[in-house]
Amino acid sequence: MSEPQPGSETRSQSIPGSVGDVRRTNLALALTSIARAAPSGPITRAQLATATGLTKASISSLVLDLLTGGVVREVALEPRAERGRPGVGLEMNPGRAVVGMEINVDYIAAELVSLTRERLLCVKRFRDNRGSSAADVMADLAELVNTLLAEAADRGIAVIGGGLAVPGLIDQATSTVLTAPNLGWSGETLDARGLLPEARLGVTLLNEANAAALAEVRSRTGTAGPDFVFVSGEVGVGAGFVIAGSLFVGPAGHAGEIGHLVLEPEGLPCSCGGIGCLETIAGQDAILRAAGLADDPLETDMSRLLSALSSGESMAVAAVQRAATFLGMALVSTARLMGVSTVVLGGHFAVLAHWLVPPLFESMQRHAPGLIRADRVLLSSAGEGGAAFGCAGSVVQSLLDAPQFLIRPGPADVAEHP
Amino acid sequence: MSEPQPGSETRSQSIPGSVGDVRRTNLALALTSIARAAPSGPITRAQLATATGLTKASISSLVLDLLTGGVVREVALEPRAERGRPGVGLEMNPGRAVVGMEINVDYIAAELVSLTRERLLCVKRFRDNRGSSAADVMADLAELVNTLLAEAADRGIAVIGGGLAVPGLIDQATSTVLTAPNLGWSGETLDARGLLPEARLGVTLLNEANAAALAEVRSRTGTAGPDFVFVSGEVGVGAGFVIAGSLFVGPAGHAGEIGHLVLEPEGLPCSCGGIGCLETIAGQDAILRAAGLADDPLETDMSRLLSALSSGESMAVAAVQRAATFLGMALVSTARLMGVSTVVLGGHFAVLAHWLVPPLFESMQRHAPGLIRADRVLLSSAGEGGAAFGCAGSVVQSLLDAPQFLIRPGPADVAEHP
DNA sequence: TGAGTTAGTTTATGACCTGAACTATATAGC
DNA sequence: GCTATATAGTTCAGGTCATAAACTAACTCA
Repeated sequence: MSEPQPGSETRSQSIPGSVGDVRRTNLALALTSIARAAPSGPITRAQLATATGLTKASISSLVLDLLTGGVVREVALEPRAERGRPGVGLEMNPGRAVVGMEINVDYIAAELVSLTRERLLCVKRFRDNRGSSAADVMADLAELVNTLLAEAADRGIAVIGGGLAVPGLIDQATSTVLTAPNLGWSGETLDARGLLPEARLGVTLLNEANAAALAEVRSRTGTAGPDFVFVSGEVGVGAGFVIAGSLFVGPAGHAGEIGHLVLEPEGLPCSCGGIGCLETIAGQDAILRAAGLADDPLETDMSRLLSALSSGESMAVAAVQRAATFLGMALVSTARLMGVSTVVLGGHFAVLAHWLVPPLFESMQRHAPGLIRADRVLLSSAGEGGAAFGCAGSVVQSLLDAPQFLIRPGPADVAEHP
Repeated sequence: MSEPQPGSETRSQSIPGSVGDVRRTNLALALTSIARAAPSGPITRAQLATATGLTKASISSLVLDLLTGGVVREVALEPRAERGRPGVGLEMNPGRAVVGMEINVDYIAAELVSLTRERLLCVKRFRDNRGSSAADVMADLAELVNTLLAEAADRGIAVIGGGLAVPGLIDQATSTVLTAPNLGWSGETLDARGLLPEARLGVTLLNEANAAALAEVRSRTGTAGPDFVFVSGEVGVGAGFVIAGSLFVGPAGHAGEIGHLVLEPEGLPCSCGGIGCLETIAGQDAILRAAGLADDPLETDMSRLLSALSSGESMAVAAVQRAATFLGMALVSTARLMGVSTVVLGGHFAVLAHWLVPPLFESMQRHAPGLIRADRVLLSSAGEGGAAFGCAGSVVQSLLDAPQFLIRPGPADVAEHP
């Protein structure tokens, strides 16, 4: 029925290669090269040929497919005052876009993102989702997304796919949130596809920390590099591993549970049932409680903590220092296990950076001298909407990796919009 | 000069696909299917066609290549009392083999392993390598390997590749041991290739824990499954991550340093410069010291510890219990990060299993209830020679993945043995 | 001995990339 | 304005490879 979803590659190891695979590979190669050229403007077929190593003949044929599929378009190039026939520019079709969405503990958000990963439109609605039913939240999200879709339609932009980030354990295959302790969800199957019924590539469900990590790959120009650990400090503490520019999600897609690294054998009980997890020390609630600010309403907690820190309240400072010390231990442990040497701080860790980073770095130096250089501790650049943006980027990536889903009629793909 | 080495795939992301790639893919598919059939005997072309999904015509052509390359051979099949023309059996050529080698702290070892991963011949020599120069150890290893090669030649077996495991951080590209603290090596470039000058696939350098982890993938029939963490308890403590049946080695190949997970903020200083690492609690030396057996000569330490445990000496029992408790914390942390739920204990952890596993499991339950089931804590089956065997298996795997290196003349491949 | 059955090969076809020849379109110099 | 030159893109012959169908080979059963 639906085409194979991006990100759910379940090759059963016995798929023979056929000549058509070569086409798919090269289609992806050509499209990726066009996308990569985006910052410096459109690229010609001839440039594409040298960039990819394919012949001009092949490139012409591949580009024809991409053009008819509507993934790229031709644009006139301004004269360059060079000799010879001028080339025709090729760029990602600005009439196509993807939607990145996020459900978090205290807000829902959606973004319209172009195929060159530009944020075209962002909408966000504060909403205390703790304890709300998945259906209620999804209904509100659908409403939010519809405003985005209406605006996209006005601009003549077709939405071809989407991604939805949720702070919990995800099963992509069934579009199910296995557990999201901070939302109070477990085993909720979301109708993510229904949010974007017209999107040919469907809607992919992602873990919030993973999505936020992906947002870092492209948003900062090369600072983080292709290999890093992203720690997302929200109510829970999660990590996203980026290895060679792609997410590492482990066998079942659940890798990255850094919040439950055991750091204090005799510590506090954790929501996971364990004892002394990082989350009991460096989670948002844990810090607020240690700072003596636990009873405040949700939205104002972080700002109150910030002002307490600014005015030098000792409990607040101590709470953040303690969190930083243990976060440092967790990060060097993680870096050693994964073999990376760059960490990116997101969520409240980025917000608290001024007070957090010095003791964090000191702790890392103490427990693993030289492992992570001072200039390899980075702050998230995408900000709070990072997860939604990362989702969108992941959909774009899956398009670049497999453009054939938008080009070929595909098997059993008739009657798409009945 | 030499052909691209297996395991050093550095695709610069811009290699266009050509029709020839299809051939390579299918060659690998066919060979893998022949290898997979090995336990149940030779496989015919017709069976191969249905197993792979390729047509009989393609299989015939692929098999011809594999036959002329000497990777597989035809064997007569005993009559099956079925109707129709009998097929011709195909099996991995028993006239080809690989060599797995290991340099460890107190021994060197080498094994001759068939293409079906059978151990044909094992040699081992005890040797205190602490502080020995790399050149000295390599010279002794070469001598050991030569006895193996002589025997292989006698049996008419050609060695086509090898792997060498070293307990340290490896740079495969340059065949260099970056650091091996327990050997006292750093920055030693080994002439691994020189150990097997006639082997067309060369010699791959591997980390000891990674190699031992690989040994577990195939040696036990499916017990460990395709996803697990292997913890190797040697003088150092290392881990190998197997994800979907393959090693996860991280961006630079250094992933798995579980021995330096930080578990005790105020613990003992570690050889890595840090404080409170797992190795300072559960490393061989740490346990022996805590058991009050630190001054004994190297070879007898573990046996003395075992007898101390058997006679119930409280210091010994306490030392192992303490190591188990912290190992449990490290393992649940690792399992959470990597998203796996199976652990395999190797090295001295397997040797001490009787005393170690109960407190280990208790600790895991305490810190992550339900994460790792009791029947998902397994003991290494390959034993002490595991790393050498795992190396050999990895070479076999790289042959299965890329048989073209043994088949095609290859570019610039003239004058191989001048 | 011949019908039925399974194994493996041959042959025609189509998809695809390549390389070379070719067409198209610009600039530079006269 | 005309011609040489340079670059962009297309067309076409040729080679590799998998596929499907026809064909040959070898064995069993009756």
